[in-house]
Amino acid sequence: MEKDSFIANILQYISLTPEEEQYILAHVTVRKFARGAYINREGEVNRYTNFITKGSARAYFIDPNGHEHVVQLGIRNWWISDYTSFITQKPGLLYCEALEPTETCSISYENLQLLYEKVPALERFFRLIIQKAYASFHNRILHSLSMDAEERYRRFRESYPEMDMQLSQKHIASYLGMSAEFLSKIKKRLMIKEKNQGKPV
Amino acid sequence: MEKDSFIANILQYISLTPEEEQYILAHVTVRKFARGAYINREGEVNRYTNFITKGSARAYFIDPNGHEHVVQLGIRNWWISDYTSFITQKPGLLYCEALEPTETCSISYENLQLLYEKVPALERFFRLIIQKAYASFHNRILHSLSMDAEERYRRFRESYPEMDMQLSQKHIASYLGMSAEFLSKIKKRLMIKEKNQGKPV
DNA sequence: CGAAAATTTGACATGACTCAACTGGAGTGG
DNA sequence: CCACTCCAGTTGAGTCATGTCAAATTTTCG
Repeated sequence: MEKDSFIANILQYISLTPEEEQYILAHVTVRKFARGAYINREGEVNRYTNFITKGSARAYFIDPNGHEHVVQLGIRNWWISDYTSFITQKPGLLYCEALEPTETCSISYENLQLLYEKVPALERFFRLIIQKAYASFHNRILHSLSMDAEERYRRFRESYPEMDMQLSQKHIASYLGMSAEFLSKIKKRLMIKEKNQGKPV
Repeated sequence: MEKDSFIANILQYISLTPEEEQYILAHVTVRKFARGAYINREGEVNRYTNFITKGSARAYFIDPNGHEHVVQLGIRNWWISDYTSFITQKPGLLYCEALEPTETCSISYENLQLLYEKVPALERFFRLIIQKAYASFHNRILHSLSMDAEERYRRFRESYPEMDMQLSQKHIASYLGMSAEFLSKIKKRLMIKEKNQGKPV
């Protein structure tokens, strides 16, 4: 069921006894969201950290001019939350929204504290997860400083082909820091380039 | 001496017994760098994480076109290192360079593991430090998505007035993701605006 | 099926970059 | 103490990448 892929994901990083697996499963909540539903809102404390088992989601914020900016995208087997709000248990800056009918395996802040006590290996797991998130932000900064829009999209498509297929161009464009119209033009450009691949000059 | 501000910084986040303080001090190395010296280089494993007690430094990378991009700036009481390389103990992508005669209190990876065992409170300290770094990257992404160059600089100057004074405009511009020439024009614009502050229209 | 949302396309606007020339201090050596 | 060099910073001209807006078209999903 839904929780299988969740446990499988954890086992990629750490080992667990069957008892530990059971204990974890008992402290995980399966949550379901309709398309467009909020997983959490700006100004709220983010109570859960959410592992997506089905569907997709985005985390975004709204700037003072009212424009939305996508900070994070997630599909099956990705985590989504306003992590800063979750770890500090203070009101967050981000909205998280389900982009399709979506299911998550979610851990509440309180349960996570319990889990840390009973299954210390999870400390390591979540440290690794946050280190990955840190490295991913780091990369994103490097790329936004050094690559133009076309390179950023090409790299995104190569790194996350499933996301490129599953998510709407609009959200991908926002995530990559460009307008939806401009991404459309880039895709066209790339298709023409690829069609000419290998043809003689 | 140099180590005082280092311990003082830690004590802002956690409490330590005198014995713990001594143990920490015994596992910290004071390092000195000339202006322009490398604290660490791209391709090397970053062995130390460095707390600056005097001077200033920048972390930067060189993109495939040979352009430098500043990822992090530090003055007194800031940490500087290729943190991703340090925690993974794999070769890093960044150069760290002293911008003036600079002194650091540095902890080697091996010593940090020892310290974690003997002074468990340090686990908390470094978790807080990495969470701060994570939040700072997060903010930087939000800002690069939503603010133009002038707003980014204004915010930098308000948040870090000491850095704005101490570091050269060139490096600040690179950190903020704009050309040095453009930052020069922005500063001029801001000076004119501020001169007209409060004057009748 | 029909309304609403997403995407495409083109015309136009602009923020920011590049390049090159110039200015002005800070340090150095005679 | 002057002359010289060497960077950092300034300024302007020209250019380019990308954004904005609006209209046309396609896709999605209720």
